Amino acid sequence: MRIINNGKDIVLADFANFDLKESLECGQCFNFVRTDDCTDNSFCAYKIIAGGRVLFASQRNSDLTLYDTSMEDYEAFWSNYFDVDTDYGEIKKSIIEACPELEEVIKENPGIRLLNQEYFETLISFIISQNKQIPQIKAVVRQLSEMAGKKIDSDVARLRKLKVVNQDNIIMTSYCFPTLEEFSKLTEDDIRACKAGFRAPYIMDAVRRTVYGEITEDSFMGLSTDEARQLLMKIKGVGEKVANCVLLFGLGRREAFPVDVWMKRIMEDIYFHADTPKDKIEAFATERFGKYAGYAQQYLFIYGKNKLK
DNA sequence: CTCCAGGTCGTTG
DNA sequence: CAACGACATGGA
Repeated sequence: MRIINNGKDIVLADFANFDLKESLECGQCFNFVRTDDCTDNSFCAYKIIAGGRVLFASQRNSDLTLYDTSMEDYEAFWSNYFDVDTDYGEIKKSIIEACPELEEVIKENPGIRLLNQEYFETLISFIISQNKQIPQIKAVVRQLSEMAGKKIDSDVARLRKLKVVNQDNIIMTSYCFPTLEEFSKLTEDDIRACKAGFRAPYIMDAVRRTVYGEITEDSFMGLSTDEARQLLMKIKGVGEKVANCVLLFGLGRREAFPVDVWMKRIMEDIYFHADTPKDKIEAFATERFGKYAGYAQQYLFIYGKNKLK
């Protein structure tokens, strides 16, 4: 990969093992919008909101373009967000060795990366995710952001000319996911008003414990993944699955292996051929895939979606 | 109108 | 400790 910086935009040219669309739309993050008109198959463009920033990005072939950003911002945030320094060639090889059934999906979907998201946003987002479908999760995240998050206006005139933005209105104004401080000012009714439903008290509990300092990102330093999971699960509304998602997506614990209803079905189809408890499946996967279990989970998910249902 | 969605909690056997 | 219904909301 080479980085080209023309003063306005940054291009990651020949960025291997990366597909913007697959990486955003595989269910690991919720704060983004597709902005192009979806007519060109070899092109896609998105607005991504993360890290108190708004980024317009597009991909053509293996070139990823980040618009209206700087090398400082890239190095301070986006490089890590897109997991740029991780060698996916090695990871995929190891996973195929552990599970040959995945060779085909991995070759067909070579560009899925695990994004490095912020802890607090990941925690709240995956509390919301329970018993909801992705479009609805995104809707709640957006409403919370509009209610309490920082407002950012983008100048999209140039991006329209470049066809990076090809959809009407609202795209120029964005709202960041609320910070802890912004969340702490919301009441349970505010959160309910964002359609969080029965998850509202769970979110309140997560915010309360974080504000109080009982469970913060720093609390996990020096803890094993098992210990970190136990700590996360003290939060109301955080069970095994949500905790594993927070570990994997928000705390960089790539050995975490979230088991949802889908993963249960997929693993039963490949390995167990019988009804198997989720904790057994999780233990089996972490044993088999080790430090790459979280990556394996992404490929397994696609494998299952294609094969089952 | 009924059923279910990338779960978790609280209550029963 | 395994099983089971409740829980908000919106879309199929």
